[in-house]
Amino acid sequence: MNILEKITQNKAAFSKSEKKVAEIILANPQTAIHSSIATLAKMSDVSEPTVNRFCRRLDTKGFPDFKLHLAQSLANGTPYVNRHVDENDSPDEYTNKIFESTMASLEVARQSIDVNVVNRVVDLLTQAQKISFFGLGASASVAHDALNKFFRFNVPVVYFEDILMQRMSCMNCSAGDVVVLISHTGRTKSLVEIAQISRMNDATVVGITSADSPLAQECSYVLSLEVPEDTDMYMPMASRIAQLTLIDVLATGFTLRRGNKFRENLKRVKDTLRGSRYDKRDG
Amino acid sequence: MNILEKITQNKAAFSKSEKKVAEIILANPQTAIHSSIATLAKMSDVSEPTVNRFCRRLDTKGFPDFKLHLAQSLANGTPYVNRHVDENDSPDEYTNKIFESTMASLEVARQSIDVNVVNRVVDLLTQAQKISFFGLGASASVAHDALNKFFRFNVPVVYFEDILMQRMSCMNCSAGDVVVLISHTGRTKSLVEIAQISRMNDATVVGITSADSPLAQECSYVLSLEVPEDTDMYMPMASRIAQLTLIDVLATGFTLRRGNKFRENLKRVKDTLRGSRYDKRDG
DNA sequence: CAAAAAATGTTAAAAAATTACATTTTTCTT
DNA sequence: AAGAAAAATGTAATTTTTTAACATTTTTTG
Repeated sequence: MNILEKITQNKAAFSKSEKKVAEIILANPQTAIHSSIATLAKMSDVSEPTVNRFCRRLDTKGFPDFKLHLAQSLANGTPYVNRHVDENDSPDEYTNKIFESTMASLEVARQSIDVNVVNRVVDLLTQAQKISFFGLGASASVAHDALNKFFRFNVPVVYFEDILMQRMSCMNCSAGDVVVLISHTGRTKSLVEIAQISRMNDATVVGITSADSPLAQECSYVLSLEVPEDTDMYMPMASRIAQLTLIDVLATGFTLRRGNKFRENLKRVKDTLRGSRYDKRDG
Repeated sequence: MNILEKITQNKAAFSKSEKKVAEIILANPQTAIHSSIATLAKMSDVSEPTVNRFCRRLDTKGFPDFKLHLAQSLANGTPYVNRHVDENDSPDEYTNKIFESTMASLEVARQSIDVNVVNRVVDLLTQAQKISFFGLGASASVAHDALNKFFRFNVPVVYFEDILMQRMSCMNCSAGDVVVLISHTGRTKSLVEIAQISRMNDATVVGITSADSPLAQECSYVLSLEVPEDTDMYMPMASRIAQLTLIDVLATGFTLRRGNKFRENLKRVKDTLRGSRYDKRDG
């Protein structure tokens, strides 16, 4: 895909002159996209058609097309070496890598989402008598965040971090209640039990978890998020961000479904916070 | 930055013919980058120089340069119509918009980060006697998440959601303690007070907040995150994700600084969780 | 070592973009 | 509302850039 990687890979297959062109482009791709074929040929010390042939060898239509591809490879976020964090990375390097891989994960997650389920779940949430958000470990903070969001909607919403509290809360569920369970792996025993308890009490259980996991099998609806395996850091990173973004999607769907009047109400909630804040002109 | 956004923004300033060109490009940017100026002129039903003038109005050197910019805007996941969620959006539309704008915000945030400060803060954290994470509202869940991460590192780490608990905790601070305060606006009164109290007790205060805010002024170090203003949904969305990613960066820096032996320890922590999970083969 | 094949360069033609200028449309003034 | 000024748009010509066709050189192979 990425043409810069492609150049590096195919380097062996290039002819002598083509290699010269490749060198120059790899050395300074930013200059390359702003040069004409004549300039680039002179820099590489080859003829213009050679540059052109070089472009075609990389499956582009010609030099202008090649520049387009190159520009895309160079575009802002495109991590051209989106590799894992390395032992010896400088702060600059690991910062960029983490941001880049987070963005990449979001892209993957986005594509894995089943919009129909999103729609169905939004439906459920808008009609719910009570909404509960539960997660453990890293997913606890996601549930916590969901509480924050839905709390503003003025709907009965519940969140507990404690396993026992979660259990007790679920035992009191009834039809019309929605329980949202968040877990990256979907293998946390106590959460699976929560799902079972909730369903026994006629609640609808929505899982934000990976497909085909034990938890997923106990849910009424599963919002599965395909997130590339978290790095070797032994900490959930990207998965959590994807879950949060999905919560954002649900919250947004919720407000859209509720309509305009509802959003005015939301604005009022926000205005209420004003008293606890320093005015903007103070800053 | 993004030329597609620029087109949308400047739309009002365009002349009649230029608007025609803008329409065509926005409608199908992918086609535009593969068209010649003649083709595009014909599609827009204007003359070629008009297209050229259109390009120059957007601060590009000319048509080819414009195409380069356009190609970059279209590259990777870059949300090309990073528009706000609209009243009548379908689930598919708002889902994509939210993911795209989240990714875009991360990109902006990434570029706004001062790596030197990151490095300095990682330094501080690795040497801290005790680390506290505090936030309120939406930022509370970010602090919660930070707790989760740093807890695994086996360092004394503290997190409270309650304002009074936060205050009390800070009063017991001493030199060598690091207090990390998280707030998007940096205008929450009680958090600013926490910063003051902490500093009076010789703790080092790190703010994850917007630059030049009241909170920022009370901090020893400020990790400022430039995040495009959150949408009209009256909920913090993108800012929170950026904060979380920054926490990931800090946590990663932390483990890198601590070295290899330390990461083995981390693996052990992870393995401990195994007992509470269903085995993979069960799935 | 010679013949074939591949690679590279030279020159010329084609395509594309840009400039200069003419014409039309719009805006403002009286 | 008429006419002048300014802005916008288009036409035609020029320049730049890219590509094609062919010639030459280099490399490979029997």
